[in-house]
Amino acid sequence: MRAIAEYIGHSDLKPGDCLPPERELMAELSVGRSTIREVIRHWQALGVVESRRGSGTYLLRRISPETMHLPLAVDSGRDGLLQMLEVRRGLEVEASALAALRAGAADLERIESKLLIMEAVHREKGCAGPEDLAFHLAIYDACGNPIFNQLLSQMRESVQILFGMSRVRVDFAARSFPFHRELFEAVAAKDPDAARAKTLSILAIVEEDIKDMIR
Amino acid sequence: MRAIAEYIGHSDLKPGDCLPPERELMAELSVGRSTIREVIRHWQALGVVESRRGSGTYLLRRISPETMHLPLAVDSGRDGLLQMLEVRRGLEVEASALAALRAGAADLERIESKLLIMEAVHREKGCAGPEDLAFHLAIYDACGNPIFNQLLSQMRESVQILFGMSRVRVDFAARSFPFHRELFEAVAAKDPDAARAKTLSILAIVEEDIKDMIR
DNA sequence: TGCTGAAATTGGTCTGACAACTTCAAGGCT
DNA sequence: AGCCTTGAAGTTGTCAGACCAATTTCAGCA
Repeated sequence: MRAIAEYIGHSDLKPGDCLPPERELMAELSVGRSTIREVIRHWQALGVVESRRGSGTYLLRRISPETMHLPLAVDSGRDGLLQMLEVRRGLEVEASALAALRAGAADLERIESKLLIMEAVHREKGCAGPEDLAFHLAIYDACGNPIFNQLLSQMRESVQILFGMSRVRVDFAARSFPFHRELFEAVAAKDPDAARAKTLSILAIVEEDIKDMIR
Repeated sequence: MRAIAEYIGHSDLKPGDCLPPERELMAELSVGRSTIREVIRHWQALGVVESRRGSGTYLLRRISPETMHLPLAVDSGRDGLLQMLEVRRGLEVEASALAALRAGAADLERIESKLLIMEAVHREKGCAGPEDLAFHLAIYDACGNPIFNQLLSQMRESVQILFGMSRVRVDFAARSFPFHRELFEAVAAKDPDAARAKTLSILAIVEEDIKDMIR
C-alpha cells in the first residue's frame, strides 16, 4: 500500500484522474496483479478510488502516505437513523459555530446567495430540498474544516438512502424555513453561540418531522 | 460482499471469533479465492475484520448486511490534528448533552465512580490520563448512542498516535480537572445545556494545551 | 459528417502453486 | 512428571497465467 501510495503521490494525480491500469502498476512495482487489486480494493472501501469495469480506476480524493482513515460502521434501520441524527446534530452545531467565527466576506456572500435562492424557491414551490442542502453545504465550507463537510455530506447521503425511498412530504421541515435567515444573520454577526442556538432550532424541527415520518 | 455478510451473519459470530478459512468460504459460496480475499480486504479497510498471517481472520465488529460504512480520510500532521479536535468538540458536547438527558441511576453511579477514581489519582500523582479517559468513556456510554463512543474512541486513538510520541507534560490539561465534577453534576441534574457548557470548558483547556505542545 | 462494428483496453474472476507464519500435539529430554 | 524441541498441518500472503465481461477506441462505411 505504501509503495503504491508513493507511486501515485509522485505522479501528481488530481481527484477525477485515472490511475494507471492494474497491469501497468503490476509491472512498474514488480508485484503480482492480485496484490495490486487488493490494495485498490482497500482504497475502494475507504472511498479513495472508484473502479469502472472496462474503463479504469479513478481517484476520488487526494491521498498521501500520511492520510489516516477512520472507518465508521453505522447500523441502518430505525435506530441507526435516529442515532445518526444525533451525531449529525453535534457536528452541524459545531460547524455553524466555527463558521460564525471564521466566515470571511466571500463566504458570507456565498451563504447569503444560497439563502436567497432557497427562500425564492421555497416561496414559489413550498419546499426547497436541494437549495436547502446547498445552503448548509456553504456553511460547512465556511467553517474552514474539511472534515465537517466530509462527514456531514456522507451522513446526509446515508440518511437519504435509508429513507429516501418513501417519498418526502411536500411541506417537510417547512417550519424550519424562517430559522435559516436567522442562522445566516448569526453567522454574519460572528456570534458562535447564536449560530449554535439557531442550528439547534432548525435541527429540532427536522428531527421532529423525520420521527413523524418513520413512525 | 452481501453473500459473505449473510453467511457470517447467519453463523452467529461474536467479535473476537475467527472466521472460516478462505478456502472453506470459497467452497461454501462457490467463488474463487481471490474474490473472497478481496471482500475480506474490503472489510479489513473498514475495520470490521483483522487478518493474522498463519492464524486466521478475526471478526472485530458485529456486522449485518444492513450495516453502512462511512470511511473518513483525515490529513495527519498539524492541520489534521487541529481539525480533528474541532470535530471532536462537536461530538463530545452533544454526547454530554444527551447523557444529561438520558443517564439512568446506574449510569450516574458508574460515572461518579470513575470521577472519584480520577480525582483520587489526580490528587496523588498530579495527572490522571487513563482515569480521565475512563470518565469520559462512561459519559459516552451513558448517552445511549453507540456511534458517539465509536467515533470518539477512534479519534482519541488517532490523536494519541499522531502526537503521542512526544512526551506528555505531567500537568497536561490539569486546569480542566475541577470542571469534571461540574460536568458530572450537570449530567446528574439532567441539565443538557449546563453539560454542553461544562464540556466546552474542559475541551477549551485541553485544546489550548495541545496547541501549546505542537507549536 | 455521423454511424456501425470489430478490435483493443481494462477491470473481475477463477485456478493452481508456493512462501511465510502460526498453532498444536507428539515425542524426547531432564 | 514436567519442560522443551520438533515437525506436520493449517492459514494467510503473494505470484502467475488464463479467461470473461464491460467499456472504450477507432477504422471503415454510408
